[in-house]
Amino acid sequence: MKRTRVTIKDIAKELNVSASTVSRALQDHPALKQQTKDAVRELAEKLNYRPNTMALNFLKQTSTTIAIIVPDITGYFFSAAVTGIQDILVSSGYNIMICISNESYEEESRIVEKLSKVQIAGILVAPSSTTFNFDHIKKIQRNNIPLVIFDRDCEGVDAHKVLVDDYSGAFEAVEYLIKTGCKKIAHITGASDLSTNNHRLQGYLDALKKNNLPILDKYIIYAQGFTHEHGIKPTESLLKSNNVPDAIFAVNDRLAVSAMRTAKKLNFRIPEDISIIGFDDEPHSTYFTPALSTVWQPVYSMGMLSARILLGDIKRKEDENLQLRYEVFKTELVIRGTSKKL
Amino acid sequence: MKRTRVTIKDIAKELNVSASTVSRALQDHPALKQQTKDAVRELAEKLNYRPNTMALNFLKQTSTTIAIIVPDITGYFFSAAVTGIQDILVSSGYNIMICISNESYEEESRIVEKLSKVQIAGILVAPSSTTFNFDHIKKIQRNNIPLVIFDRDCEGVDAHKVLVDDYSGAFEAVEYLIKTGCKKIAHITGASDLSTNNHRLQGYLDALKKNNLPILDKYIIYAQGFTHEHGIKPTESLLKSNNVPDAIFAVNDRLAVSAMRTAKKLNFRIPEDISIIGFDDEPHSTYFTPALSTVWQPVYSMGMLSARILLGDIKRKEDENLQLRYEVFKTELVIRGTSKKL
DNA sequence: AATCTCTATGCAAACGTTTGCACAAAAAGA
DNA sequence: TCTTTTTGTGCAAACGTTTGCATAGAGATT
Repeated sequence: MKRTRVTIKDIAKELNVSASTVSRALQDHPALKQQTKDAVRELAEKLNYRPNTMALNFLKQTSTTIAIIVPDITGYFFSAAVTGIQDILVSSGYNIMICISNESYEEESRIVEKLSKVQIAGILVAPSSTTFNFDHIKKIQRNNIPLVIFDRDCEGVDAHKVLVDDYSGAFEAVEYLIKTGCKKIAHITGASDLSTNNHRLQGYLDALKKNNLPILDKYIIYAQGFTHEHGIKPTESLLKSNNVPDAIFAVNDRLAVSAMRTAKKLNFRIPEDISIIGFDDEPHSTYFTPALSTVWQPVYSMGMLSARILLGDIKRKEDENLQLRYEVFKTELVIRGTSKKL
Repeated sequence: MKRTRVTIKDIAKELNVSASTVSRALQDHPALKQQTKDAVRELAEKLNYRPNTMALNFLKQTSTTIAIIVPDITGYFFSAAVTGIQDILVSSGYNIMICISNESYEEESRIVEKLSKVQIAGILVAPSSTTFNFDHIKKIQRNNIPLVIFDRDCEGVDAHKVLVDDYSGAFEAVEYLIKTGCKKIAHITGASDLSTNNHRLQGYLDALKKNNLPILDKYIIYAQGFTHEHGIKPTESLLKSNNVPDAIFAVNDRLAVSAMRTAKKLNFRIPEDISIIGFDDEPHSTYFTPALSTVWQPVYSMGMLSARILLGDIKRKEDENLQLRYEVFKTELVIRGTSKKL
């Protein structure tokens, strides 16, 4: 059970050459005799030689590990984004290290603290919903570690950013509801510090304004979280009020799904009595009855682009100066059964 | 923009001591004068000294990276398992490296091949559904890399295994259907090479046998994949046949959900005309109408235990001999609206 | 004063690989 | 035959840290 890996020296000794020669042979160095190369390669193959990555990383003082900090991966959104990131980075020879902040600012800070002690080639971060102080993010930059912020913006931080046009996604959704005759449109949103929530809320507000519909505070409900169970109370409070809305635009699919079930339980017909539109287009959203209308986001592409931008930054030369990228993806409105047809 | 990290030598030079002294001071070596320690620590703090992980890994010839190979993370199941693994490993100071096989044997082999070139402290693997040759897994063992197989079994491979009792989970579900009066129970399953599918199928078959119900080949349908869209055709073929079943037990929730929608479209009442039970208990399964009856698995715990077992193996001494762990988690039947009440 | 015992620190090797420079041997040119 | 060029290979340093061993200097014991 001994862990004796074959090293370059072993090969060198066996072949009566120096370690340098072996190293060069394996790299196909032009100054070497073909014969020597062949001999070395053959023996390396035979002994199942594998270069010691740790020695290499050490020598080159470079790490091939890239960290991804996400709030959660059990939901569709971030797991798809991570998959996109993964596909790009892995094919470029990098390893990804996943760090889950669990939507907690403290955990996120701890992660960043830990990462700063380890050598990391770059970091991709989607900040937690409870993060509104970005000092730790800025610290990453001060340590000169390439950084890309994706999906959720850190306002005031100058970094590469890959975002989604939440504003226009929400605007389109709400305007669609208006066009189909809805006049009393409620919005279930989430933590107000989160850029995505905020932009969707703005889109909602502006769509109402543009169409001369009144903005009612009681139609804007803050959910306490992002998962299904957080959608129940807000919906109940809306549907049991004395001014029942005729549409609900939810900040994500989970809340929309939850709203849908709650509405059904209260004997509302969907979409006749109440229209519902979500955000994200999670794969199972189509399978509800009626199928959920929602706003699709190119998550996977967002992950891929974020990874590509990070790679670009990592590979840029010391002297090249940093050109910050700011990319915003367009969403697409997907009309299914929970909203009326035009 | 230079990347000059402070090293132990820098501190040594500034303090006119040797590097060894600095190293020892930082480790609180007893032979050192308190005064020296304080001076070193203070300067280290001031210069923001961070030990070079790559140098340490190299010196100690140990890696703190653990690889997880999973078929996919966009679904609830594996992302929750990964979260469990992550929570344990991160708190023990390890980094996790996620590798996604995309349910492809080739990709999985490629991943293993790549990992064997990198130094890795251990590997957790849930094999892909198209993997039925386990040579690459055995190769991991031959390289003496600690290995834990989880969720999906690799039969014939002697390794730590953390599995779920799919057989009894399925058995219970089917027996429940029988008890509620179902007599014509169909099963939508998946790739037959996958241990989980196979055990669920066995549970299904044995439950029928035990209750003296006939086993009909046409009631056992193989879906081409695990996602929603793969459930449509199997369900249609069942419900449009001349011997329509009164219950469907699906190998996972996604297929069950899809079966449910298809049944609804064909105007079957659930559960009056047809009962449906899934497997996994994904979070959104409750939110369908009717809410999906299903078999819950302790995914998160499974992830955690797998990680703990792997850690135990990694930390075991060279001379201690390997005690293989074989752990099987119990499932729980969750009865909701898609099956009749007892 | 000579020897012994601590105490605190330094020296140097080791981990595996790459690479600039040196240099021997062979080949080419004079 | 002597010099110059080319070809192929080796030497040694470097990357940052730890650690066994050596040792200088101080204090204690004779």
